[in-house]
Amino acid sequence: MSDVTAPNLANLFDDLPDAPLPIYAKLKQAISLKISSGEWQTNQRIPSESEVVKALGVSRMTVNRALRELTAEGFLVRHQGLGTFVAEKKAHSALFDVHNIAEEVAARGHKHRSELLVLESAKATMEEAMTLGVRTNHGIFRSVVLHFENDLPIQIEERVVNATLAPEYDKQDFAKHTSYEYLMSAAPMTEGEHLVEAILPNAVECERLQIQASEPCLQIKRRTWAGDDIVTAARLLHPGSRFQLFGHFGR
Amino acid sequence: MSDVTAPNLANLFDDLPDAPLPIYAKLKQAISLKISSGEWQTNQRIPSESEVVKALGVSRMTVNRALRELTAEGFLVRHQGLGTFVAEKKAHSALFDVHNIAEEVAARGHKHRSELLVLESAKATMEEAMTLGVRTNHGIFRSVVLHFENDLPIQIEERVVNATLAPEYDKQDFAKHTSYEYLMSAAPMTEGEHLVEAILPNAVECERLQIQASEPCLQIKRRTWAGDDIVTAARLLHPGSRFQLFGHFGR
DNA sequence: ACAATCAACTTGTCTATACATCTAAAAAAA
DNA sequence: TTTTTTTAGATGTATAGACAAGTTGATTGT
Repeated sequence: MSDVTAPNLANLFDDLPDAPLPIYAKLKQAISLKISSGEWQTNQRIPSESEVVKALGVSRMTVNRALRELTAEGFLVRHQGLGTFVAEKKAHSALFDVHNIAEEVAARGHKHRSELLVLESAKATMEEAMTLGVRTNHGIFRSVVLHFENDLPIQIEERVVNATLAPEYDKQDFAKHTSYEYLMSAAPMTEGEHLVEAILPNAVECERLQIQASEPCLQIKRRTWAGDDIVTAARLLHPGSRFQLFGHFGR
Repeated sequence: MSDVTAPNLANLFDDLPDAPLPIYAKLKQAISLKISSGEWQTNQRIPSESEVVKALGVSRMTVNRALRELTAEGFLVRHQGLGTFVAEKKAHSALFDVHNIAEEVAARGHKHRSELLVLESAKATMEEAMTLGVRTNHGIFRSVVLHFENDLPIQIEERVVNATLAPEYDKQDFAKHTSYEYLMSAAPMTEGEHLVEAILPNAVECERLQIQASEPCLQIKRRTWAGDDIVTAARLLHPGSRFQLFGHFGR
């Protein structure tokens, strides 16, 4: 348990949309913002319930509810007698993590690197419009990125992006940030679906992934929405010998 | 919204382990039990907060907390002015559905059938104890079931079951019910983890699944808990050409 | 007969208070 | 110095009371 002094509370309710929310919800929102913005860092101690009570003039039970719910949602960790701390990391959910192949590789203590093979802006073809679920005259971006773990190919990422929602997609530096990171900031994705299959790779894929034609591959097709608008459709292909998909449910 | 009259509350705290739990936790446990046992059925209206207050002599805030948390966990649905109802179904998440291969096949309008290849009761080997996370001297069941979709093999299900939690496992009729269905009724599973891989089948698996040795297979290893106790560990193997894993997240 | 109003009941939120339990550090005792 | 005790502060739980807001059905008025 780290032991940094608690941050001050003067600006707790700043920069918040003034929607007509209950107090406990505003508190949750404000604290989430402090965490996601990095102002309150991992393992840092946050103000105690009574400090918030004194600073904001609300009831302790209200503060307690906000902190309790944020704890249940995995943003905070509380220890009786000690205080409330920013939790290690928002473990997204189930298979969501695989979006971020870079982070995953880094978490294993390995080196991640990627090569941008294709990046083009175009009108959607009929097939793309179908899988992307947009009107045909909408602009799209199409990209193919090859990801490496310790200089060994681990994923081919073919992606089609809705240009309306992510207009700066083609201006990204794909060596520095993954497409996932940009898309998350441009149009936070709230919903999605996967289709996971075991298939054999074709000739091009074999060469790109540096594998034999007989090696089974794990293919993940994924479509992701932000609200009602589809953001992106991706096809991720992994060598079976170098990749496992992990997920958990419940809790 | 269905409109059944609220059930009575005389026996709310019966059949409950008398662990030293907070009142709100006991309430949650009792209500969960009513639901999982089928006594309170889907869409049925459950007692209002004030009814519980009158019947059990606890504070409304305490009841409110229990009901609010059960709602957040997806067991209940609440409507202001109307009441509290048993939720549709613990829509577990993402890949949970694949547990029920029988239902999945039926949903496609196809015929499901299964063959019980192995069923034995034993002490857990060291390896099984490790993967199952139980003490070595615990009894286990081990089963292998082959599932068919329209008389074509679609899944090999190898399973190890904690005999303490599911004592009647070996007395089930595996032709009538899947192991999943029995386990769900014996020890409702609340948590689990998956490991998905693309692999090549061995000789025995090729024969059982009626596939070539070169055909990639989708392997799912899954462990499932009920509370803190592990219930079962399973390995599911599917021919890549006959099976896709579908899941969605968000909402 | 129809419409508007009201009453009763429900969940949703907020407050003030109280006591329990846990922790760490200060104070007291050895 | 070392050990023990106390104390202050933190979270955890429980209660009683109040008001807001949504829904339904009964009542009232036209």
